[in-house]
Amino acid sequence: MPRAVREQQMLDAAVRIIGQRGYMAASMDEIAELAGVSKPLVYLYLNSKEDLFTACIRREAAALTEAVRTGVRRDLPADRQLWDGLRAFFAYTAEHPDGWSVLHLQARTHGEVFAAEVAAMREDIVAFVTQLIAAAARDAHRDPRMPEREVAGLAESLVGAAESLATWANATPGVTARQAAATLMNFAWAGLGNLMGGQVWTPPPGEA
Amino acid sequence: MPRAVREQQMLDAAVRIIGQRGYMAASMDEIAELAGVSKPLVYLYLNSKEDLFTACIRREAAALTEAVRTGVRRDLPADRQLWDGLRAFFAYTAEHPDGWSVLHLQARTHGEVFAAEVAAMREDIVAFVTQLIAAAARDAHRDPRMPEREVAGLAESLVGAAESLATWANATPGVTARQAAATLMNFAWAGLGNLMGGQVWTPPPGEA
Amino acid sequence: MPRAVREQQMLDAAVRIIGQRGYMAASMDEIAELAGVSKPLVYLYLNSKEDLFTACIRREAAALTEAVRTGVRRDLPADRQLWDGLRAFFAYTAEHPDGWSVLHLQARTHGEVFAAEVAAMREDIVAFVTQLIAAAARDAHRDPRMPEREVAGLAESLVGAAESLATWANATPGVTARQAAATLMNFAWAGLGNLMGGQVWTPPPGEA
Amino acid sequence: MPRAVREQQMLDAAVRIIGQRGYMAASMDEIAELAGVSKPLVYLYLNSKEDLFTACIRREAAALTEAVRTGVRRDLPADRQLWDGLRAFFAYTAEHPDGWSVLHLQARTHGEVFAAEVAAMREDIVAFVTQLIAAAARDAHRDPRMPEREVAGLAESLVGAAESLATWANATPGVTARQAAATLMNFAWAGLGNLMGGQVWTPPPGEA
DNA sequence: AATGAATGAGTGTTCATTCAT
DNA sequence: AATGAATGAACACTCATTCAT
Repeated sequence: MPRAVREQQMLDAAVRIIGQRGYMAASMDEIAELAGVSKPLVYLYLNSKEDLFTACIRREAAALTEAVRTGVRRDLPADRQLWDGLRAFFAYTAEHPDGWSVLHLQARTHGEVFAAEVAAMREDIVAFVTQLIAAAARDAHRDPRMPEREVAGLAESLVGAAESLATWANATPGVTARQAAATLMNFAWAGLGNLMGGQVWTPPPGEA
Repeated sequence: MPRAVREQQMLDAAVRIIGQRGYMAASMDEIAELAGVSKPLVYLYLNSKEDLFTACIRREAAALTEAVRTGVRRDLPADRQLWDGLRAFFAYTAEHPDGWSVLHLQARTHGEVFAAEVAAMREDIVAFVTQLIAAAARDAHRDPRMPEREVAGLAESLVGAAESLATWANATPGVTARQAAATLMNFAWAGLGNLMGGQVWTPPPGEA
Repeated sequence: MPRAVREQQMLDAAVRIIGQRGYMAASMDEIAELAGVSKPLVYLYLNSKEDLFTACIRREAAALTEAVRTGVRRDLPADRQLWDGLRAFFAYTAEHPDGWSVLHLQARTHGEVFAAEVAAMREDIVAFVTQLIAAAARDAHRDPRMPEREVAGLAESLVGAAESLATWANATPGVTARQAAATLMNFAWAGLGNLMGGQVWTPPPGEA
Repeated sequence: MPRAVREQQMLDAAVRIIGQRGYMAASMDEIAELAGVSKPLVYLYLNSKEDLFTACIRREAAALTEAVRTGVRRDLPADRQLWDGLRAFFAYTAEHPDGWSVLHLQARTHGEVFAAEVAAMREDIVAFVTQLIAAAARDAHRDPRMPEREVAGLAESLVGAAESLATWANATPGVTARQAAATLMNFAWAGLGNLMGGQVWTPPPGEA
């Protein structure tokens, strides 16, 4: 059996075990057994538990971004792009709950090194969304005149909401990827439209 | 020294260590040392590492909801309530990063038991937000005619966005609680208003 | 049972096992079992296998030099001092073969760190012997006029011979410490006397 | 490439690695890699790590005795033979530190089996020296009247001193083989001469 | 004649947990 | 009310050794 295939089997097993038990509770023994190989082979191919984890994160991050990218056609209007991206995202996380757990929970809770690995992917996505928001403003022939950080905060909000919804949809039986995407589009798009039109929510005055 | 005080010291230590190192990497030795007591005493008071963690989660969850509750005056308009709640929330998470890490990261990553503990708190908050959204609709004399789950999804989105923004604000120097709250209000409120007015974002037809 | 006592038991066990099986072949399990304690306790007291080994070397080195020092009266003539020292040395190595193995074999074969530990002790002994040789020259009212390195080489030879004889005496049944000491005195003392008197062995000329 | 050549390459690699890292720390992987062959081939040719080590010891022992034998002309006087032998010995150990480490340190530290292997070679050398001492006595037309074991002890001392000096000379920069040999000749020969002449060092009476 | 691929068995080390006092 | 002393069980990692080809 060729090495590349074996390696994928190991990553499959690792993602499953780590996604379910957690990184630290996942033992190399268990992973090797689930992968149907001996422990030394795991070490031969992947060096250490940390390297194995990093490989999992990278593979899952690549798969997730690839799924989203494939779902989006860059020649369509911005709202359509966001809609397609969200559907792809929710569909992927629903179909790969262990991978999603690895990325969203495990990688962020076990050391800066791993967190940085997902942070890189997340920045890509946030950048994509940021640019969609700007495109939406342009499409509406409006000048948002909004500080960059403000836009970043909006994109961050949208992505954070999507991440939360993904977990919520997975945990709530009967919620499809399409429904989750629709909910978020409704929540986000009109609000963003208003914002672009200058209808800012104004905080009450007189406080620290 | 009375037991209650000692217990709080232990929880303080546990929250700090667990928040920084993570639940599994946090050793009882380290926690006992930071608390200034012997390890057997920790076990005498808190039974086991799991119970200790549960106690941490409960205490921090209570403290967080209490902070938000105290920040909100229920006799003000819905948007003002949300604004105040968000500011309280962002202020609290900024001031208690370890507690926030325990609730948002650690508790959700190390087993259903702990996840359920935060889920309970989260449901309270989501319910509060849900009811604010409904109140907003009522205030505007409009009938949202929106299925309950849809509203739940919106609240979920808002809370999720808030959680993400909290972490983002903590990690981005120079972002105050007030700014984070303003960003989220802008993002959410106008969109919700539109929604309540029936301006739903309509998905393109013809897909699965 | 007080800590100091336990620690000595562990070192006893470690010296025995390491002396017999060798450092690398000695397992911490085996050492703990022979010491009658659990493995974690060994680690609690002695930190690591390396530290345990270092502690063994230091203890055995101290015991050996102490035995020799105690055997020698510094107010007697040099030859008598050497004779007493050698007897003490051979007696000690015969009675503590494992300790001798730790010092002479194990410590020198498993890394610079450990080798340096015995080298320090050995330098003490070589210095003592060097000074005895000088004293012998003075006693005989002779000026050796011998380069320092030459004397060092002689002392080194004597100590090396003693070390080899110790192992040989241990392995040859019926050879007592006294006999070994007598053999070495005969070998060394007259030759040194001649040397001090200037009767140098002259190498044949005409070679590289 | 013929088997015999390959085998020598493997032994070269093994001697180097074992001499430097030590027998137990030397891994078959490393040895195979340094030899430029695959690990199974090492096993095919040399059966096991123990057999490989034994083969190393035998080869190095043979090479060392051969070097000494070649350096000595049996038709010369005894002291000249010893002088030549020592020079050859010190020259060889200086040029082959790894081989010397294998023989002098590693083989004696890792089990009776290997120790016996060097002991055999050592006995040859001791026998040679023993016989030189006897020859010296004969040359001087003296009857040593010394018990056989006593002579053996002397030879043992001389050989032991030589071994120690070899290591010392290797570790002390600037000490040549010739100087080491001269030091030892000075140390040994005059003393032996005295002994043969009956000038025994007499231990003080009245002790056990 | 030679190797890529694989493993059983064992190592040092750590940690939550408990007595005995 | 509190602790010094101790351990069972587990884990990451390594290595000599062997198939199948």
